[in-house]
Amino acid sequence: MRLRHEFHGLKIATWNVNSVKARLEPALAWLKEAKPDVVCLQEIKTVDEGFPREPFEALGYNCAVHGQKSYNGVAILSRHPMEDVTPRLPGGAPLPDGSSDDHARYLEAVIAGKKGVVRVATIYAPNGNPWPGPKFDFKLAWLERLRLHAKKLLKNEEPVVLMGDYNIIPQDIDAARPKAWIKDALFQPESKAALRRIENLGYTDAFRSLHPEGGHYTFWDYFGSWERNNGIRIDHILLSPQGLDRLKKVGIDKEVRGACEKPSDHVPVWCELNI
DNA sequence: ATGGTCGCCGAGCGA
Repeated sequence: MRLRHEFHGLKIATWNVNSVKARLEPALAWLKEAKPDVVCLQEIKTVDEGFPREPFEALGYNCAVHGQKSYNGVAILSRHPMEDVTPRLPGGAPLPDGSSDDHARYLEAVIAGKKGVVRVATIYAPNGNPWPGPKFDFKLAWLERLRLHAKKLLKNEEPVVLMGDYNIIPQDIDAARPKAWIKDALFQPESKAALRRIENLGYTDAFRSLHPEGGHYTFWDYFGSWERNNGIRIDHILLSPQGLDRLKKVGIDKEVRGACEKPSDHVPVWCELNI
């Protein structure tokens, strides 16, 4: 007798945790429940040495970390080995404090599943507020650097997943109260256009592709928005054509917001790929 | 009506 095992695909998630240390317990609880194979984290808010590797390794995850003191910082957790681990986007400028590095907002790795490989990037795009101003200009410049890199990645004709906190509300249907965001950097026409320019290269918003109806959010601020469901969808999964071919499912783990005393202002978004 | 709350770290900044 031969047993058949259903293939479930590779579950890849993104989550802006708003400090990995402050969110350690809820993050571990979510990992045990959701069982993702790969997790892209943003806003870890610590240097590499401060990343709590041991508790994640105890759950079977390898950790690739690109940290920064106090702000930003990204990481990838993976049950499979990671290769070609690359921090930073090309074209970065030194930080104002004189350090030679760029903001820690991008980290990429290649991961092999049972049916093939996937290139995964964790992305923490600049917020860009207040608008207008130098921070908004920095946001647009950073997104253009991301676009140029995303374009290069398409040449490999491999499944690519560019996931994270883009700090962009793509359309009116992605905000409970779109009018409230008119003067915000996340909802400026230039911000939406920057996201569309990346999509126009050949990337697809995985969540939108399976949920065209809108009304699904990934972020609620700490000023009472959760209680009123005054959310926005700003955490996105962009798939290359070869990635989209393998898309099986996509979801938002909204319940994570109410599952602990001190939640992140973002919730996890995930997809399942035939890889 | 332009507040409110987090997390960094131990004052304001960033979101």
